[in-house]
Amino acid sequence: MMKIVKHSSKTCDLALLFAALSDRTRLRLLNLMDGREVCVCYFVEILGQSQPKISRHLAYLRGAGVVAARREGKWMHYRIVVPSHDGAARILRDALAAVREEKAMQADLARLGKACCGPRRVLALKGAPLPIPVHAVS
Amino acid sequence: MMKIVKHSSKTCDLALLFAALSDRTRLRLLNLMDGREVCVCYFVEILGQSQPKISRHLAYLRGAGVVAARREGKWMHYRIVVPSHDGAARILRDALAAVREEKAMQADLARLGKACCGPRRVLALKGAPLPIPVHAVS
DNA sequence: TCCTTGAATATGTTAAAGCGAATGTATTCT
DNA sequence: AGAATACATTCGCTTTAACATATTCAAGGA
Repeated sequence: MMKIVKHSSKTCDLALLFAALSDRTRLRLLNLMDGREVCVCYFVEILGQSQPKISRHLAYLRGAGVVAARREGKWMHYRIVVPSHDGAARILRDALAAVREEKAMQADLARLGKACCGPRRVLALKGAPLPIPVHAVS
Repeated sequence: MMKIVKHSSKTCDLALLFAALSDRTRLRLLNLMDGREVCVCYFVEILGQSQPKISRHLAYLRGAGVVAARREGKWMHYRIVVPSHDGAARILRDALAAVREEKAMQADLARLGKACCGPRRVLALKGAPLPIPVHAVS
């Protein structure tokens, strides 16, 4: 896995897409990115896992063409990229919808809300750029 | 992977489902089983791969709860089991639909048609039970 | 320029996937 | 019962994934 692959609407490595979705941590990341662009530091804070680990999984998702990154100063924002391949797009959407049903995933989102906009914003993230709804980005 | 997992409608290991779909050979097997129950010997013949390899991948799919097996004398028939979990079911259906678009997958199906019903049926499969549409099984 | 911060990548280790080859197990046929 | 058939499982091996830890890179601020 982790092969870099060209993504056109014609060819699409479905197995690679499924491999990208076959890890719990990556599903949690995607869930957090569903509908918004999120800074890496939030992932680290919310999943409570090491920064390199988060970064590697993001690289994996990038390699599979499901996310893209944008730099803003020191910070990196990640967002979901809907594949141009029709079937792949549908699969990704359904994956997000299915994942959204899980309690643990909803808890992740709740923590994201608290971390950036809560009564006392998480100290470790002071100064970090807020998550941005994707429609406001593109 | 390959853990055996209980499948109720409540709990569903999505990562495990995606892992089951993350291998090209398994996608080809599922494609051949789409809408019909198929005997193992056809898989071996059509994919042109070793019997143990086919068998192991089928075991993997069984472990993920995506297929079920039925014995008929010496022969084993495999069929797709639609997961009780709603989201999982949708993902599997979309996976099958996406896979169906691929040329190589259509070629597999064409070979299945020839192998069992062609002008001269494949010799190696003489006597093997024909694939059966699933509606005729259940 | 040096130092800090946020993130990516490299390294070493452990676990698991995937494969071919060999073996085991039902079932059927004679 | 013994041989043959159709699959399943095991073993040894190579490859890859996933993780922790350490290091490097890139941007900003002193």
